[in-house]
Amino acid sequence: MTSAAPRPRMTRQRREILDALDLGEFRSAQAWHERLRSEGSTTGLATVYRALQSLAETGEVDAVVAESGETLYRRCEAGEEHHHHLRCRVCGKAVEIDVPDFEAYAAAIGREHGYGDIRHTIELTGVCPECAAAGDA
Amino acid sequence: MTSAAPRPRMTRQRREILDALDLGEFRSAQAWHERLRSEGSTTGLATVYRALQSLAETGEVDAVVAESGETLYRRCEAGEEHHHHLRCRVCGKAVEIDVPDFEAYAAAIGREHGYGDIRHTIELTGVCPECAAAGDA
DNA sequence: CTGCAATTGATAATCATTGTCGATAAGACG
DNA sequence: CGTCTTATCGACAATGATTATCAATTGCAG
Repeated sequence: MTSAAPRPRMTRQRREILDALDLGEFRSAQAWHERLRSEGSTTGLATVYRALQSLAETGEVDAVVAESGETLYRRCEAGEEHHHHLRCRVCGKAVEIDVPDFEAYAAAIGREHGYGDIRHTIELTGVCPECAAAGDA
Repeated sequence: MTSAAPRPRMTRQRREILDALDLGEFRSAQAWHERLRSEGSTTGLATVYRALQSLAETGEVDAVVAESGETLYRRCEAGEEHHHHLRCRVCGKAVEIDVPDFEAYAAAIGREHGYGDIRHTIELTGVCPECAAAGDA
């Protein structure tokens, strides 16, 4: 109805952000910003927030809300549309997992209660082998 | 190991909060505070936050982080220890659901990747029948 | 009943995120 | 290629949720 999505301009900042995102880790907007800065970029914090948000909306990046309330972003493979992660609570490293049939299962549960337009979030966190060995847990 | 949990004092404020919590809805700390105030309580906002936090730690209330980043609290049945909800994105009403074997499943996925101390969050949201009918979606 | 530490409440402080606004530059057009 | 329109930028103020501070209270052990 109100569409006509105006694709974003490819600015230097946007390119830098997309580029940094290549290392597929979960980081907060602020953390990505710091990383850019530490590499010489002059991109502003607000810009990083704006870019990550718009990327999250179009599904180009994953966004998860951590327990602390901050939002973590991570690049997401091109084709994939919905998947889940097992993230280390200590170092942040994440591996993609796949939860077979959960989509269908969730929809079924929803129907059962009369709820529609079901959306789901599955967040698995643990302590990765390295961190467990380091005893940081 | 560092236990010796000093049980909290039963103050008027704490009692009021526990009491308000009886209507088993998900609300933010601020929302619970408003409700208390609207019923004549003089309990302060900080106190509500403190009480809800400590209750969440002991597992007496459920705490979920909404997409907006705010934390929502809800009373949790005495004996139950871990369960999930299907919450309406429009009116907030939630029903408890049960996801059979997910605990074990999660632990297995963790083991498979070498991750330990697995913790999981499943958040299902949808639009309840009433809200769907009202067309607020 | 007494006394002290846990708890409270008003308020300031923090933190992540969003809004503001003049300056800048992407990209359409000629 | 030069211009013009306007999306985007960046520095900073503003917001909103949550946490810390600290003097005043008040459970509750003795």
